Amino acid sequence: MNFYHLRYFLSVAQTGSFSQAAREMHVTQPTVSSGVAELEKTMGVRLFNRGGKRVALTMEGRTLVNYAMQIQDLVEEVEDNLQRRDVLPGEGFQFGAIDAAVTYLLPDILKDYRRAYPNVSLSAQVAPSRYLVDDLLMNRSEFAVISLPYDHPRVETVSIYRDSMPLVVGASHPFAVRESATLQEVVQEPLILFHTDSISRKIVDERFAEAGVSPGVVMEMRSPEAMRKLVEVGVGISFLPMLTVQESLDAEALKMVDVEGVAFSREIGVAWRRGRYFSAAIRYLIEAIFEAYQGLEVWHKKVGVAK
Amino acid sequence: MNFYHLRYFLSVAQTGSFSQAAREMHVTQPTVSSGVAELEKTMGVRLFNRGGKRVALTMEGRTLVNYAMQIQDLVEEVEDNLQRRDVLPGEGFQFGAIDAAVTYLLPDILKDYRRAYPNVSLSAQVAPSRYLVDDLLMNRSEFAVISLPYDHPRVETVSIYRDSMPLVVGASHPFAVRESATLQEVVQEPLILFHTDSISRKIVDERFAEAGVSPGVVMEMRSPEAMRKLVEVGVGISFLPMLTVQESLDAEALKMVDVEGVAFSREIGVAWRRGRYFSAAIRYLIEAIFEAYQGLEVWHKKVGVAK
DNA sequence: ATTATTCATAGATAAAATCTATAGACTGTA
DNA sequence: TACAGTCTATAGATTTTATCTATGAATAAT
Repeated sequence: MNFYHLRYFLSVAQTGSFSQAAREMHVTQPTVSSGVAELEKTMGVRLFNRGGKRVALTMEGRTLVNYAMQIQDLVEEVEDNLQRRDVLPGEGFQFGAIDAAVTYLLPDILKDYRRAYPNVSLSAQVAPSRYLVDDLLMNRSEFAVISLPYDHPRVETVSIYRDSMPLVVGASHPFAVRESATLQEVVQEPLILFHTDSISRKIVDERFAEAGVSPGVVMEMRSPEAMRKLVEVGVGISFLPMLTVQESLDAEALKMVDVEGVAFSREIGVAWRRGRYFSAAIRYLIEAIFEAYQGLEVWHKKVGVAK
Repeated sequence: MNFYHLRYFLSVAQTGSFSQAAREMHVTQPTVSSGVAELEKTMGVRLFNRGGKRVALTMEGRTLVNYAMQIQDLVEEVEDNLQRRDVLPGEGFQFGAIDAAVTYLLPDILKDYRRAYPNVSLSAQVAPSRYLVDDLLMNRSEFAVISLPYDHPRVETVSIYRDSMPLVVGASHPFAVRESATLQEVVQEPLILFHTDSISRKIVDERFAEAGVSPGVVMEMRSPEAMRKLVEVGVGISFLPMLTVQESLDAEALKMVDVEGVAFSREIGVAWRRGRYFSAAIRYLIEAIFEAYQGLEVWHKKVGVAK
């Protein structure tokens, strides 16, 4: 059974003639004959009564016509859909993003996206970068917005945003009234830092190591929001991403303090499994991210511009 | 695009592995690879993201899965239906029958048939034999119940019923009180005969010609029922099929009169286009007719017994 | 009868699907 | 970090399938 044979069959059914069907299908008449014969063989029934000027469908033939037309319709529909990259209602994809990204960088973009692709259901996986990369490698996520740098042979990344990580203290902390502090002073204070999994933490740790000091960590966390709260109530001080603390700074619940000779920052970027193919609906979202921040050219250089 | 390729694709989608799909489909892994590759080429989209231990569907792949499963379901369904000779609701066929057959021979059989094949819609074409045979030759009817004999190189017939055609007269006709009449007497009377198209008419004409007499025809008709009425009211006398006049005889609206040395009769039989294939639902009806009357053995000899 | 058309069949050719063998890539483990 | 095991892709050979040309038999129309 073959799609062409089905089409020959339908044409014969419609025209009542093998020869005419052959002309319509732009093949020779024996081709139509053997196509129909093959269908009849595999189905084990006669589809046409031959003889006479016109051939006539048998009852089985009429049954097959019903199905064949449905099948043909489906085939045409799916070809159309795929060619024009339509998205079926309910279709969607999953991507990953760190907390700061979903909270501060993506909301507007996602809102626009829903207008461009109302049929696509998005599933955002929010987790620390490490886990998001696992999903990428397992093909569970299409892409992820993670903290950089992230070095892995099968993952490509493009930076979209540089986020400073200032030292922040609660409004009632002694540092709050000062312009700056030294690293030595900082390590005397109770520090709330990201969990050691975290890329942001790695940045901080490396800098401390360079300076030959080791911090007095009182707490390790995964959630920057929780850390922000803890600093606000004075449990400790922390280096937190600007994105996370901007609002608290504006509200003066937190104070930013320069640390002499030190300027922490982490980058946020888009990561994907090397060599991955991106559907149009996905590519659209990724490129919207690059356009809103930066990195479109680098992205294009890495994956090509074509469709 | 090929039904096998679709199946390979679905299997890969389900198992997340080309190799495993190959094992399930009992083909080699390169076969699955090239099948999917061919689908991807003709559709112009990537269906899977490869790399890693498992492959993952792209969005387009997920779209295709939806359609492919529907297509597969339809294929399975139609194969099932055709193999077990199921009849779709609304399916049916057409057959032909002369007036006497639908009125007197077939009603009970058709009633039984509806119980055996409730889904099959029957379309009975009622017309004189000549026209019914045209339908047979044009493949418009599956078979026909006609008057015999009917000689045509592409039509086969089997007799099911011998019907006498007695001379009948109205209750008030002079003949009504007589036991018999001679042919010479009959031709003096106003005769109502079948139209010259008709086989029954041919039988009568031939007999008259043999006897060297020619009837004084006053009326030619196609409808035996109308003829019966006309004879009843005394417009003329007629040779009419027993089937048609039985009730009127019982009710004494008509009288039967022997014609010396003459015994008209016509046969009714089933006719079909030579070499025709019969679907199970059709064959069932035909054989029910033979069983109810006669001719089953002759039929089997002509078309074979096998399904 | 004759002519033209119909569908089926046979044999040759072209296209495809599939196989074996192997390369290249990735995963997980020692 | 190297290595064994597993994965998919590819190349080339082989088999199968589809199609074509040519032709025959049956039918319909003139």
